[in-house]
Amino acid sequence: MAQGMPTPEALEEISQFFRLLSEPTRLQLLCQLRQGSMDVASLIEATGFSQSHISRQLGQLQRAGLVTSERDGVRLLYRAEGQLVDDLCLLVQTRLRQRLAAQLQHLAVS
Amino acid sequence: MAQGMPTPEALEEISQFFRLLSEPTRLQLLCQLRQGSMDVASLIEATGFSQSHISRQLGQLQRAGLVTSERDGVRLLYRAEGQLVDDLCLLVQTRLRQRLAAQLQHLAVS
DNA sequence: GTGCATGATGCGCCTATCGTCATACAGCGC
DNA sequence: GCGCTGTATGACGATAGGCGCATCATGCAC
Repeated sequence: MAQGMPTPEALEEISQFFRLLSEPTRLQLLCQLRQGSMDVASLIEATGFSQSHISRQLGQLQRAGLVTSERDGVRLLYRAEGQLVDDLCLLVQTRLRQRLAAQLQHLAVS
Repeated sequence: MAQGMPTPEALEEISQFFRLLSEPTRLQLLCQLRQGSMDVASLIEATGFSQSHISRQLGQLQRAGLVTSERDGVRLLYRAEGQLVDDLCLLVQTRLRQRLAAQLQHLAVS
């Protein structure tokens, strides 16, 4: 079933969502948080970025509903919401692998 | 099965792929081409962008293997490869709808 | 209250990329 | 060959966003 073109507004929103995942920092944060809740300090240590940078990226992810935060005393524990990102990454990773395999095939033939 | 963190290189490649979809122009081109092969002139008219811009975006999509081109005399016919992008967009669209519905719910309650 | 720790935000720099104009390249008719 | 059409590419300005530094806000201990 070839459905019609999405509306321009829908295109804009979809691309904005993909934009969230188009930054290695944010994707890394999401992958880290997929393993379980973490506070910001751990995320800083895991990624090596500055505190302000991490905080901003987490803010974006939170506004998009991809992560949620919860206070634990003075700390904030973030965790990933839903598995959509996992599914998307799996699909993309599968495709990347297929492409590499195809390129290998081409080299072997030529 | 909670698989481990992807390697940094994998993260980089995955995010690069999402980056391709994070631009409304490219997403629009992909959606147009999903409907069937089109030449560049039609794409220019459909999107309203300059010829050079369209050509560049098509080049990026082609290098990523998301579209392929085929000569028809002096024209080039582009078409979308595979359905990965469709699947990804469907997943994201579903999620966006769910979020809007949830926000509506919140408004109704409050 | 003060002090300390954690996270958010204002500001600026810098790089990447969008988008256009002008130009070069390719393929067809003559 | 020449011209014409269709596409790709170099150069450029403009804008967006990454990233850090310094600062502010918040919550706990005392």
